Amino acid sequence: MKIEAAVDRLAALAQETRLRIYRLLVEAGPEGLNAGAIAAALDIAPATLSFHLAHLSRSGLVTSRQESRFIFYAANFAAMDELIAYLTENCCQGQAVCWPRATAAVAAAAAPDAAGLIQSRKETP
Amino acid sequence: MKIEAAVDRLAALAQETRLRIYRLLVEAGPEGLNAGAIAAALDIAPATLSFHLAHLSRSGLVTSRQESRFIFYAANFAAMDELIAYLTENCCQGQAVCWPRATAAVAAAAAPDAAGLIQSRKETP
DNA sequence: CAAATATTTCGATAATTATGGAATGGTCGA
DNA sequence: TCGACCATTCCATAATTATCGAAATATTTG
Repeated sequence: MKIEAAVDRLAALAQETRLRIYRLLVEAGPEGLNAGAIAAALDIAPATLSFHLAHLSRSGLVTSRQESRFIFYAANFAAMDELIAYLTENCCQGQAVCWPRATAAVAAAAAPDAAGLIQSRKETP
Repeated sequence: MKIEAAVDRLAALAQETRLRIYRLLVEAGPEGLNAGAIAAALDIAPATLSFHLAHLSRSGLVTSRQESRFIFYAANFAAMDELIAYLTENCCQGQAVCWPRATAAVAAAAAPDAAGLIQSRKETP
């Protein structure tokens, strides 16, 4: 992943209105929501919403599809995967594992048996 | 985690100069690097670097400590953990696991035995 | 085709952010 | 305490971004 793409995705999320939209779409799952439903849920003016959805789409974090006269937007989970990988890669030159927590939480949701196998990093005072 | 804090951390990373600094610090590990070393590595003017380090520090993604007349900056791994958890939480209302990839990779590094237990999400055509 | 609905584009305004030169503030060694 | 060094703060300038009313575009229904 190139740094420009990472900056673009981070910038897409680094704004309260857009982050709200993104989290709503994560919660909605692969089906997504149409623009009107998003506007209603978050109370955003149409023009403003369109501006932000364009930003999220351009970054790749959100996909869109037309369905009759609605346009549905959905979170692109693979794009977030790539971003997280980019942000956590090459940690400590590969000599240590520095990111157990969020990882452990998601892994536990996927397969509870695995959670205990993931060790914690020592506290740094 | 409150949305304002998440926006703050994302904004801290959503800028090429700061993202370069952060990734350099991730690579450097818990010891960190002093400001001068960062400036030299990335060729950034002192005032500009200071501005960006302040932004990263304020967000919590980076910590600093004085050591003689140098100030060392280091990535705060726990803060990134929290951010990732915030971005991926409540996915699909908990009905599915949408983030296997990056998670599986990091989990595998932590505990290879656990990797196989994490199942994949179905493709959406 | 016309009316209704859903969303985007245009355009103007306000607010925020990035950059770096110059001056300032600590910390150390002689 | 002086001078050298490391880093920050101050300041002005340039650039980018967010907001939303109004107009335009696209799609379905009558």
